[in-house]
Amino acid sequence: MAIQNEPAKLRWGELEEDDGEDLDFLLPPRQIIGPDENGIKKVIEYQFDDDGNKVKITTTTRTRKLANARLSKRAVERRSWPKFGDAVQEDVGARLTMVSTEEIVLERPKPLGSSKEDANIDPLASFNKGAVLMVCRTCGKKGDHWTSRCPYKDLAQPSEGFVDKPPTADGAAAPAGSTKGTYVPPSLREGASRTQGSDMRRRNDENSVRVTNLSEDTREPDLMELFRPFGAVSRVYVAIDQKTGMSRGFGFVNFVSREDAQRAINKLNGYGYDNLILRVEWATPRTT
DNA sequence: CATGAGCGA
Repeated sequence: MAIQNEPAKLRWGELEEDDGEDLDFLLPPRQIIGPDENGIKKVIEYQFDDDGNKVKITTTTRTRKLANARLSKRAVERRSWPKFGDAVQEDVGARLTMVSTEEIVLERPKPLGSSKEDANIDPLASFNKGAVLMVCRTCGKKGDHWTSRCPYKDLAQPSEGFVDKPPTADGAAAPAGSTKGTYVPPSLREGASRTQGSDMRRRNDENSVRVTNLSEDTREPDLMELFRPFGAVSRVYVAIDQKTGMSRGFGFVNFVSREDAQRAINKLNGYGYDNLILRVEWATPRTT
């Protein structure tokens, strides 16, 4: 075929140079100077412009090395670290930062739709005490306690049972006398005997298990993993030395059910964990 | 060996 016999030296893009020959060979060769000690690199090349005049083009660039020199040594070092997480998929150097796509599930202190509790609270009760704004973050109750004093804070999940009497009664009772504006603990309120005892739940410190002889790198998630199979765990805690930030080698695990705690003690006391023999026993209640 | 942080109107 005729096409095949044609010299392949011309590509279609070059055909538009209708003024004839490619004269580039008349130009001086391209020169590359540097990069010098400052990282400056110069490229000098020559071209013909539209009018056929010879033009010198100088391109000056600063290399990556110099850009890095303006960063700290540590930052430069980090660039050579292997990528991890989402960045593994990325081209090296394509981005400096990644936005994590990890999903974080937030727990609700109480289930959706249980807002009738709030409806039970008499707004006047807090008003009479002088615009009380206490809202417990654990159980969501207003006016009784702060989160840190919540009687339910060690419970795995808030149950329907913890709705005690609406505070309307004490709201009305408190102002009768000089106690106006003072806090009345639930146990001393009118009609409190009704909710004392079986109905009233206190913090579950009786189900608190002390774990000693933990290795230094045992953390709370490890304890959770270890104890969770025995039943619902309401809290894990590993004592941390405030000065060194290191584990003090003991911790606590609170179970919702005492039976589960007892089974965990039976099984895990003397259990080899991380090259150490765990000691697991009932914790004596914390001194306040 | 050994018994927990935090705490505000």
